[in-house]
Amino acid sequence: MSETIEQPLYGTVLLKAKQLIDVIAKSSEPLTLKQISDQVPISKPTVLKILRTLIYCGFIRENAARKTYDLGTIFLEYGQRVAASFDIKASTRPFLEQLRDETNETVNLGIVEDHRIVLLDKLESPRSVKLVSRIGGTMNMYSSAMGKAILASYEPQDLQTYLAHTSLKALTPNTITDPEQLQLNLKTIQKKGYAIDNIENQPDIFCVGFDLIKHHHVYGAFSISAPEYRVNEQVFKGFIKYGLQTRQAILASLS
Amino acid sequence: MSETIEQPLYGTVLLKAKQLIDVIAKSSEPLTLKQISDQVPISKPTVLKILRTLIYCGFIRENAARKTYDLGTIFLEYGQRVAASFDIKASTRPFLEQLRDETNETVNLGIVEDHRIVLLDKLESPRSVKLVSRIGGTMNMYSSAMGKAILASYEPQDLQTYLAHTSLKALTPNTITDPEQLQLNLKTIQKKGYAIDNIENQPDIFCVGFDLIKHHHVYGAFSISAPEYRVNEQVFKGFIKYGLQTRQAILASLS
DNA sequence: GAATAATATTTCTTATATGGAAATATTATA
DNA sequence: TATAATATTTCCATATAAGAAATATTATTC
Repeated sequence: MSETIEQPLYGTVLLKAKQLIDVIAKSSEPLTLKQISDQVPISKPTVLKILRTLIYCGFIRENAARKTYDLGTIFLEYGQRVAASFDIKASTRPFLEQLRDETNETVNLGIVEDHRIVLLDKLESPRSVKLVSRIGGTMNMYSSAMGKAILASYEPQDLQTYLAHTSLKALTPNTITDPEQLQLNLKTIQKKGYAIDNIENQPDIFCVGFDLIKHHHVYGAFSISAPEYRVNEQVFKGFIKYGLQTRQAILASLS
Repeated sequence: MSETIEQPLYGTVLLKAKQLIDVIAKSSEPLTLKQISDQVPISKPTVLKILRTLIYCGFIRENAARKTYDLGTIFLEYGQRVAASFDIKASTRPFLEQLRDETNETVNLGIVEDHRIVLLDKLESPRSVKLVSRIGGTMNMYSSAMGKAILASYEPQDLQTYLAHTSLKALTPNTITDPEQLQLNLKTIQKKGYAIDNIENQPDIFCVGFDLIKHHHVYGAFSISAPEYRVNEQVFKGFIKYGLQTRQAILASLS
């Protein structure tokens, strides 16, 4: 129950730099100096000076001809290293590929960071509709299948802490926003061994999630996701069957 | 021939932060405060303060229990955005997958940035030996098949500029380190339509590279790479045949 | 389990980097 | 060619940063 006291953060330039990087990252197009400085409470000269250093560092890529700025390839490079640092990705790959082939739907791998699910790997089926999910992107524990699968394993104490620090905001009409109801749902998940996201996290998408927990160590979770219209009783049963098999196989393979 | 005059860079904290990120990125293991501060000319308190801000920004991930620091998942997330921003990746994917299947070897896609090749995509064959290459990693123009394929298209003027600013360092015994010889090699590449890296860029690896240039616009290049022992006359001819076909197909598909 | 060593963290003060208004240069547009 | 819009540079009052030293917290040794 540690109250986080507001500490003044060091490194004003760093914080400003992060703002600039975020603005540029959020844009799908390269931006000009004006476009950037208009979106942040920083004067144009300062923005320019920071951008130059960011370019020098490789965080930002400059198109000198068009005078526009875009994210640098260092994110690509270091992103690969981050992915590689989670060896759960490498060790689950073959299992999840098989699951993808068995279900013909998209299979996701997530880890927990800061009480959120970070999408670490995604195996798309050839016929998959493009989902609104990106490797490295994050989602709520309470609204996603992977998150709920893991939440279900929390000690009552930890779950209370999580709930106390989290407001259950609705992402779709189906999102569970009542803590009581969520706890009931988690009980069911414990019993059944899998979690269902019944269009609770993003429109039209139905997921089944499975935790990857062994000896009280949370390795992460995986899920099968499909557009709701493709999931009927038959298909759903397949998800459960192959998902549980996969979970068992992965856990057995983890030292 | 613009001489770059040494400009003092703005943002000392930013430059220090980059050093810390690099130190952490270069390490395969999470590092402690001491391990980090020992590798940079910055005092421990300052390192700590910068790390905290980096953690706040998401660039660094802290393991509070072990008091260690590692790269943050923001690199994963933004790395995906960088990759997505190069639509050459999406538009060449199917062609390069086919090429991978035809040759049964690893196929690489690169772009040019700052007179270096940046590896943007890599399609590994099931039987591929793990190569020393990472998405986001860079290589020389002069020693790589993709780089030479592009260099061969340079105007004499631009080539001279490149050579004037680049020292041809040997990466293997086969690397071409003589500018005259390199220029001869580039002439051959122009004539044949493909570039060969005969173990010039990394030990044991043989590559054939093809430019992706249309209407004087350099989209990038792709290459087929294989351990040298697997490449005989027959196999090599296949690389050329399928590679040239793939190049033509990609260029035709590019608007 | 106490003593010691090693590392992490906080405090505080001077020197330094910073921010942005205003001036100027450079493009784009009419 | 004139005008508007954006990019870039200059400069200095002021906020920020750096690190020595003190302190706290771990880890290690006996």
